[in-house]
Amino acid sequence: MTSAPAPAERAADLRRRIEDANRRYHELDAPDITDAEYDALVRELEALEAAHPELVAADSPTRRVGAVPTGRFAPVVHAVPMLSLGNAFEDGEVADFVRRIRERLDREDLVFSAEPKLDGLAISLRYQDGAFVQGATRGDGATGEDVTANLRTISVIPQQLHGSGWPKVLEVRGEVYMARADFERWNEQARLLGGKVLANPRNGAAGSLRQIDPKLTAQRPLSFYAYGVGLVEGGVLPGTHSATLAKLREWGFPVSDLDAVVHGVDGLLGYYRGIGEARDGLPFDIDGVVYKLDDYAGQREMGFVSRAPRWALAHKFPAQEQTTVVESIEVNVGRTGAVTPWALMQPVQVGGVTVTRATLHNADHVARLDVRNGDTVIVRRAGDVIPEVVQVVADRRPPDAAPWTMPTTCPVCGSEVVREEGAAAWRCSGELSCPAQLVQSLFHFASRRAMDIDGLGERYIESLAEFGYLRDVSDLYRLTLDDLLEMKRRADERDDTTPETVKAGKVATKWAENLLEAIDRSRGTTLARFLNALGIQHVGESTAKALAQWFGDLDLVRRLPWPLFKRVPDIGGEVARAIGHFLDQPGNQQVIDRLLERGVRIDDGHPPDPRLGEGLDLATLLVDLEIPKVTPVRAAQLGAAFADAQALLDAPVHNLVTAGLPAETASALAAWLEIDANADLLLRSARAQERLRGMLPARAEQAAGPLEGKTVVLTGTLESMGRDQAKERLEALGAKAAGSVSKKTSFVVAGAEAGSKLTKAEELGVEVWDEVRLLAFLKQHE
DNA sequence: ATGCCTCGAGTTCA
DNA sequence: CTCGAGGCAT
Repeated sequence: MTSAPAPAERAADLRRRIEDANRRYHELDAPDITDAEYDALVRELEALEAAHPELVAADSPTRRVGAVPTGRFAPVVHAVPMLSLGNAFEDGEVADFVRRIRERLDREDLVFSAEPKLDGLAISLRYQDGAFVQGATRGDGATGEDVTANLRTISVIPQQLHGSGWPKVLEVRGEVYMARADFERWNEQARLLGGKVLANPRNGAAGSLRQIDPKLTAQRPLSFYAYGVGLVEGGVLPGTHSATLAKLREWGFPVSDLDAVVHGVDGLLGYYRGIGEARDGLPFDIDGVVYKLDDYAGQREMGFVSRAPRWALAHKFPAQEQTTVVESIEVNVGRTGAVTPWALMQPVQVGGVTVTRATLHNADHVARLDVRNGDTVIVRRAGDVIPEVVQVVADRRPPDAAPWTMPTTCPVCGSEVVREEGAAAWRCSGELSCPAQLVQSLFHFASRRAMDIDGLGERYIESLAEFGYLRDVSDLYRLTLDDLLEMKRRADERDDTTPETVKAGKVATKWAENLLEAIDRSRGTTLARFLNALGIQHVGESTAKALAQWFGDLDLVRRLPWPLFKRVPDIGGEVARAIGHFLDQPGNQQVIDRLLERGVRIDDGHPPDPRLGEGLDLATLLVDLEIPKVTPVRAAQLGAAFADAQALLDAPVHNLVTAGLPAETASALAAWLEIDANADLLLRSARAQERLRGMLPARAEQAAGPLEGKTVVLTGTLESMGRDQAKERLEALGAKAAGSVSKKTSFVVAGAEAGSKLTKAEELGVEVWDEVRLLAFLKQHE
C-alpha cells in the first residue's frame, strides 16, 4: 500500500476516472469498470467533496448525472431536469433520510409515496393540448435524445390523453421496461429463428429504444409505467404526488398498482420488505423501491443537493445480476480426473453475497459463451445460490483477448489431459498418481454418504497425502496417533501461521484421538456405503445401493464379470463396463483386500435377490454381452439350441446357421467368439451365472413394504428429522427416493420452505404430503 | 431414433 | 443447482 494521496489529488483522480467511465459507458457502450466499482468511486468522491467543500468543482461529475448524448438522435433539452436519486442500501440510511426531512420541515408525521423501482429506462413524454408530441431519454439529465418515433410504437403509452382537465403542456416521466415473460418469449423466438438474443430485460429495453428504425422497436415487447411529472404549464395538478399519480391513471397512463402511501421510517421499511418478498413473483424486474415525500410543498422546501432531490430516495435491493470482469480462467481437477474450467472474477455483490468465482462446467461451455480473460461478463446466482456466468458483454472485450483453450497437461501433476471420443469432459490421465485425484477420492471415501468419517476435512487429507501418509484409501486404516501428530507438526511448520508450540500439545493430541476414533467407527459399514466409497465411475449413492440390494455380498460383487451387472435395473452396458473395468484392475482389488485386512467390515451382507434368477440363462447372457447383430430374438434361438456356453463355443459356424440364425448374424457371432478375450468373458460369465444361481434363496421371502413400488421426493426442511433420516425411513418401507419430481412421482414430502420441487409437484398434480401426514404414516407402518 | 427421467459429478458461500 | 449422459420405453 502506498501512502494516501492528498485529498485534492485524490479528488482529481476520482473525477478523471468517473468521467472516463461515464464516457465509455454512455458513448461507447463499453465500460472498463464494473457497476459496483463505479458506485464506489462516486461515493468516495461525494464523501471527499463533503469533507472538503473547497474541492468541489463546478463541473464535478457528482453535479451531473451521465455523459452527453451520442448524436445518433436529436438532442432534447429537458425543461425540468431528469435527476437521479440518492441511493440507500441499509435501513440506517433510510432512517437518516427521514430524519433530515423531519428536521428541516420540523414535522413529526411524514407522509411518503412509495413505489417499486423498475429496472428499465427512464423517459420523459411531452403532451401538448393532450396530444403526445415528443419523447426523450434521460441522457445526462439535462439533455436527452429524441426517441419519439420509437416511443410511439409502445401501445400502452397514450397518443392522446383520456378524460379532461389536463394542463396545456404536460411532461410525464416514467420507465420503459420489458416484462419478464415478454423477455423470455422474445429470447425463445430469437434462439429459434436466429434473432438478437437479449442479455436481460433491462438491456433489452434500453437497446430497443435506441434502434434507429422504429419498425425494429415496434417488434420488441416493451411496456411503460408512469411515475411522475416534469414540466406543467397552463393547468394545475393536485398538491400531492399520490394524487397526481391517480390523475395520470385517469388520463390513460399505466401506473403501478404497487404504489402506496406510507408514514414514517417504519412505513417505508415495511413497504421495502413487502415488495422484497413479492419481488420474485412480480412480472417485471425491479432493483429497489423509491420513496418520495408526498406533498409538493414539502418537496419544494427540501430542495436539491447538486444532482438529486433531497425529498426522494431509492432504496435498493442487493442486485441479483451484475457485471464484473474475468481476471483469469483456471481449471480444477476432480475425483475422476475431470478438468473443469472456472472463472476468477473481480469481487462483485450479487444477491447479497460477494461472488469471485463461478464454474464454467467444461470446455464446450466456455466455447459457447466465448469467455476470455479480461472479458466483462454478466453474472447471476442460479436458483439464487450458485454463481453463474450468463453472458459475455461482447463490446467490452479488451482488444488483445484470445480465446480460451484447455491446457494440454494437468496443472496439478503434469499428466496429459485427454478427451474421450464424443465426451464433453477432458480428463487428467494421471489417475491416483495425480495428487488432485488422490485427495478428491479420499475426500469422497470419507464423505458422509460413503464411509462417513467425521472430522476428516479436505485440508487434513491434503496434508496427509502430501507427506505420503495416504497413498490410497486403505492407508486411512493404518494411521497411528504418531502419524497424525507428526503430519500436523510438519504442516504447521511449513505454513508457519500457527503460533509456535501452542497447538503441538494437548490440543493436537485430542484432535488426533478424535480422528482415529472416527476412522475406527467407520470400520463397520454397509455394502452400499462401501461400494459408493470406492468411487467407481458412474456408481454413486443410488447405483451403489442398487448393487448392494440385488447382490447383497461383497465377495460376490468383486468376482462378477461385467455383463452380470446388467441384471440390475437401471444398470446398462456403460455402467456395467465401468464397474467391471474397476474390478479388473489388480490395484483396486488389492485396495479392497487391504481395507478388509485393516478391519473394515460389511455388516449387512445377505443373499442375492431371488428375482435375479429370471435372467440367469444363456440367452440373457448373450444379450448382455452386446455382441454385434445378436438381438434378443437371436439370443433366444441360441439359448434354445445350445446346452451351455461351452457348447456354443465349440460349435462350428454351420451349426450356428442350422440353429436358425441368418448367415450374417452367425458369422458376426463366430467372429466375435474367435477373439480369445471374448470367449473367455463368455465362459467366466456363464460360470458366474451358475455360482449366482447356487446362492439364490429358495423362494421369495420379502415382505413387501407398504410403499413398495412408490417413488417419493423429499423437499424443504422437516422439523422432526433430517431429510436423510426421512429418506431412510421411507426406503425401509419399500419406497424409492428420487431427487426430482416428474409425473412418475407417487408423492412429494414437503417440509418448510420447500422450493421449486413443490411448485413442480403442484404443476403436475402430484400428491403432496406435509410433515404431519408423513409422521402419521410412519407411526402407523413402522 | 427420440424423448423422458434419473443419476453422477462438480460447485458456491456463509 | 446445473449440465451431461446413461437407461429405458415408445
